[in-house]
Amino acid sequence: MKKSIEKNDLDEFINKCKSFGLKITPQRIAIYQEVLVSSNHPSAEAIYRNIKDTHPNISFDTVNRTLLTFADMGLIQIVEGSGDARRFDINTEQHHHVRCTKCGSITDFYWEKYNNLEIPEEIHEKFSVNKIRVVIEGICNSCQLSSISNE
Amino acid sequence: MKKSIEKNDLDEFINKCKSFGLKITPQRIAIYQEVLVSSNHPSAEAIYRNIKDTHPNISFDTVNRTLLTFADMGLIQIVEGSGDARRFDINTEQHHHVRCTKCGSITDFYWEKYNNLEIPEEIHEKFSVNKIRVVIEGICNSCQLSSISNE
DNA sequence: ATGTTTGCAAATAGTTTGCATCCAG
DNA sequence: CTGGATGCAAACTATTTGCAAACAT
Repeated sequence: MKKSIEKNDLDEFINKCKSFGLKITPQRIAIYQEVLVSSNHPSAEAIYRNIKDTHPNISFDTVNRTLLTFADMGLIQIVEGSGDARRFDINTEQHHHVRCTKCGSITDFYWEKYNNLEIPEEIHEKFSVNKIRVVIEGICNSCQLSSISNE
Repeated sequence: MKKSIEKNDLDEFINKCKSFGLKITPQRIAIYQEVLVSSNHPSAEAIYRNIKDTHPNISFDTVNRTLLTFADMGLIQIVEGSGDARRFDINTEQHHHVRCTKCGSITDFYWEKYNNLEIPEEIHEKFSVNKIRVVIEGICNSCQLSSISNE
């Protein structure tokens, strides 16, 4: 429950920006504050709409770019797969995904232990469940190598 | 390992089409065959490129629409979240997602049992893992209700 | 002062829709 | 024949890029 913004949050944010060499701008603070009070999984558009009330001059691009920056900083995350082109999954057997967050590749894997995961009663009450899958995200070896060689 | 197309596959496909009242067209067969030999998680664009060699007259739209139709039929699936606008995940605690495939809402949930899932050695060898999450897909209650009232 | 960030506009990419024509049943 | 399917084009939507002006440090 992180609905009240505390001074601590802001200090932490400022330090984090500094550690990444980023400037503290009013826009970034506004976006960060909006992020703190957001529930759900807002799109850049949604954040933009909410911020516009109090900061009428902010541009959508700034919001979008800033959110991307925050994701780089690890302050927030991008919901798996969203924002990419639609991909189809041909494999109809029970399987799981590892996704490289750098190159976007998705690899299937099989792992007995994930196949009969129990589903919380609470979920069954609120959803008619069709599918359950484990999604692992990381950086694949070849992306790892290429980022080393780029430095 | 489904790399060789067998007559069975095609018969099964034809029956499935019939059961959905869909016509068997050369395009649908070509797309289905391409799907069968696809590994990875192709985009409509990728399928289109591969098919174009043997079916130069096929249009991208047909490929895209047909893949969507196949997904409706349950023949293939859409990779979770792909094709949607980018969404941000504000919640940095370990949590999991239930997604309604109808309205696109994503709801966080917490479930102790999912929090320390073992990761296969094979994955650790090939990826530097950042995140693991369980994603459940289904239809939420309010979508369920609205689809009943629409009939 | 100076290099980053912002806001705007334009470019690009991905997806959807409308419609005339075509073809499977 | 006839209704569903296709191909094309245009409309939309989402995302990215380039750049001049503004601002934080």
